[in-house]
Amino acid sequence: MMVEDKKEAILKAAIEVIAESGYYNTKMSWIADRAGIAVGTIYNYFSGKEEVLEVIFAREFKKRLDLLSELEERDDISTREKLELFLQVHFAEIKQNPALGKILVREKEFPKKETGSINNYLNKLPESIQDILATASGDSSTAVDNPPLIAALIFGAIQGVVERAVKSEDYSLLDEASTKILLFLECSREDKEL
Amino acid sequence: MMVEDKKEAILKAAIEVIAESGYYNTKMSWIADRAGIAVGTIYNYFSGKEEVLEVIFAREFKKRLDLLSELEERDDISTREKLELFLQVHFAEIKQNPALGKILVREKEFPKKETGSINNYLNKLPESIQDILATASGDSSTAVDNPPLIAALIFGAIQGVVERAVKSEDYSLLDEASTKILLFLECSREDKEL
Amino acid sequence: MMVEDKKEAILKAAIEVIAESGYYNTKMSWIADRAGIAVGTIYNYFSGKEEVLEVIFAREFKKRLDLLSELEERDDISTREKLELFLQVHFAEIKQNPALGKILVREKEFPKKETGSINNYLNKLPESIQDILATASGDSSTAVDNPPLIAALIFGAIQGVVERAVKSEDYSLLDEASTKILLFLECSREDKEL
Amino acid sequence: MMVEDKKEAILKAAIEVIAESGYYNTKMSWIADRAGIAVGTIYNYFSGKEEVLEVIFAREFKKRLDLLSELEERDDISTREKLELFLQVHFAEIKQNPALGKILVREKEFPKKETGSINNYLNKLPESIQDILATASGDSSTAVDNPPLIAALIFGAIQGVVERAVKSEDYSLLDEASTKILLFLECSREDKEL
DNA sequence: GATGAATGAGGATTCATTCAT
DNA sequence: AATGAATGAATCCTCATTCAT
Repeated sequence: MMVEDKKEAILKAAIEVIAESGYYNTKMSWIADRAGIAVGTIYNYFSGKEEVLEVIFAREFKKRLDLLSELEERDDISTREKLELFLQVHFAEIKQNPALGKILVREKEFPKKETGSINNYLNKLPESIQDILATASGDSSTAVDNPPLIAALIFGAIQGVVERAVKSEDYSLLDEASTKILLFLECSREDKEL
Repeated sequence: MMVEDKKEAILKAAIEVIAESGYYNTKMSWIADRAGIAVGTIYNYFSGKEEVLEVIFAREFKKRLDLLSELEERDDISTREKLELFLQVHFAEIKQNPALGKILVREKEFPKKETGSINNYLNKLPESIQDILATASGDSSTAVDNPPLIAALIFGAIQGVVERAVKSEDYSLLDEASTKILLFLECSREDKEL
Repeated sequence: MMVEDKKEAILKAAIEVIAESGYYNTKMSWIADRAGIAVGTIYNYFSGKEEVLEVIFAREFKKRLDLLSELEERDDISTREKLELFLQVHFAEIKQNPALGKILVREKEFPKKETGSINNYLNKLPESIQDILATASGDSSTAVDNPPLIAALIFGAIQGVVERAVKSEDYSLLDEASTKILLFLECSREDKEL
Repeated sequence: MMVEDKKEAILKAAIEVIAESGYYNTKMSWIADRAGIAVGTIYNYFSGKEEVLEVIFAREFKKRLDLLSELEERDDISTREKLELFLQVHFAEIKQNPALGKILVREKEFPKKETGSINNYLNKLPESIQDILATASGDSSTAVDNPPLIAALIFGAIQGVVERAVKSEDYSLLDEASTKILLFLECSREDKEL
């Protein structure tokens, strides 16, 4: 569809420019220039600057949340494998679109605290990881004590490598990262504690 | 000294207000109001809004960098113990000043990309952690393969718990986080891999 | 004719929408929506937004000016009767199209002061009323001192009732208004003064 | 007070510029230029363009409404005298500040229908005149049938002369207008109808 | 003729910074 | 040094108008 193409082009331009300069430093005119359109055109597809960022976050977070909840429901694979699959997909997307990775990792300060559609997503992802860890509670072999903590550590570690990979433009880091991140899970098994 | 007191008061107010609303949403007048002074007065102590944030970051990061380099030089304690000490100090400060924690964890988007005295600090901390891990290379018992990756993960994990602790206002998370992060370090030792 | 039909449809839509929101608050797209056509189509019939309003005013004022000058020329009826006939026609039109009444009464602020084809009309109507009063000068029974003043009062009074009728949607006011407005004329006869 | 002086200067400039070009055609920068200040300064005294107009209307209408309600309560003078006093005061103000007169007579189209603080005033004035006419009901000598209608006509007539006086810059019209309007009131008394 | 997406000039508003007091 | 009113550059957004289809 033509309309979706243009919307897509605007989002692509926005992701690039925001990745380079940050949301607050990005001018709407820069996004327009990058997309090769007029400023006004952006407003035919988005209600304003804020919505552009929201759509980016909503879409990317939705993808990941959907994947996580899909994985959570599967009972043919272990918690570890679920997490591994998630990391594979996530890291693959970052490699393919580093600018997007930059934004997802960096933009943590949003207009109007309450609007929250973004802040909301930012909260849900760790929670979703936590859910996966928690589900495993029944499974003594992968059970984890204190899922909220482990989820926070894992979520943080993921953000940490992405930040580093993106900054150094060395995406090979992401390949090895999966294995290491899973260590948080393994080291934290209840039996390990004993 | 009077001068330092006032500067301190401004910084304290800035930390509080920025923690609540984010750097870009914070108005200079809010900082002044919180500090109980006039806007103009801020400019007697800082060159502008950006510098206020810079001073906050510079000071806090310097503290941590100094601690890390001091720890790095000690040869009476293991890498694990070095990291442990660092986490103790860092987490203690966050507990004591959660607003500061919020800022250190959230503000990742800065004016004028290259000016970067802040971006600079944001890079140095993971590097410093990496140095500690790397120094240990000589000590086979604590050597870690791929220090940059592990450093990125640990740095990220630290940010992750702080973010979570600060958001949920449950600072007990930080106590357990130390244990888990150190456990992660041990799991990451080369020999563990074998 | 097709062309005139569409032009008519646009004018009808414009009158409705402008009556509801005022000229400056009315968007061309609203007029198009109301008329069930595309925005661009309006520009096939009018040179722009301003002209739409101009045409509305021109047409309605022309009707009234024509009527007034026709009445002015008649010598079979008194000034009072001329005015009475005018009021009957005018009020009948307002009742039939209140939205139009609203516009004629309210829109007094126009783009480009001097272009004024509208401001022009806005002046001509009181002048025309004044002409009718002035012609009567010869007729001692209805002669009026200071025709410009009486014309202004009468014109104002007309606008006043229409405004009120339209606002309260009580058009019965208009029925009684004629008689009362003519009082301005009667009370002002020179002989009354004596 | 310094603050009130500046606010007053802004209002004065606004009245002049809006009288010349109309509210919607007036740019905030023109008001600032006329007042000899920077655009931003206006926003230290008013929340925005709309409020500037609102304050003008609120103040002028309040003056008149207060006068009317004060007159209404007096029982030492007749309805006719009450109206006479009102007209004297009102016309005197218009003579003294014709630009203001222009605005009060012309601006009838406002942003955001519901805000109504202005539309509110625009309604109240005719109502207040009506109150004066109605109160007289007890006094058979001055009673008027259909006060709402007469009030609308009188209010309209007032606006009409002001419009004319202001347009022609012939303020002597206002002096005679009083006489005529009061004459009209007398002609409108019930007994006259008989 | 009709369409409606694209255009971009224009303007209201914000807010960091200055400077006269 | 402290004040806070004044400043005006900077930017988001609107919407009449255009024009390729």
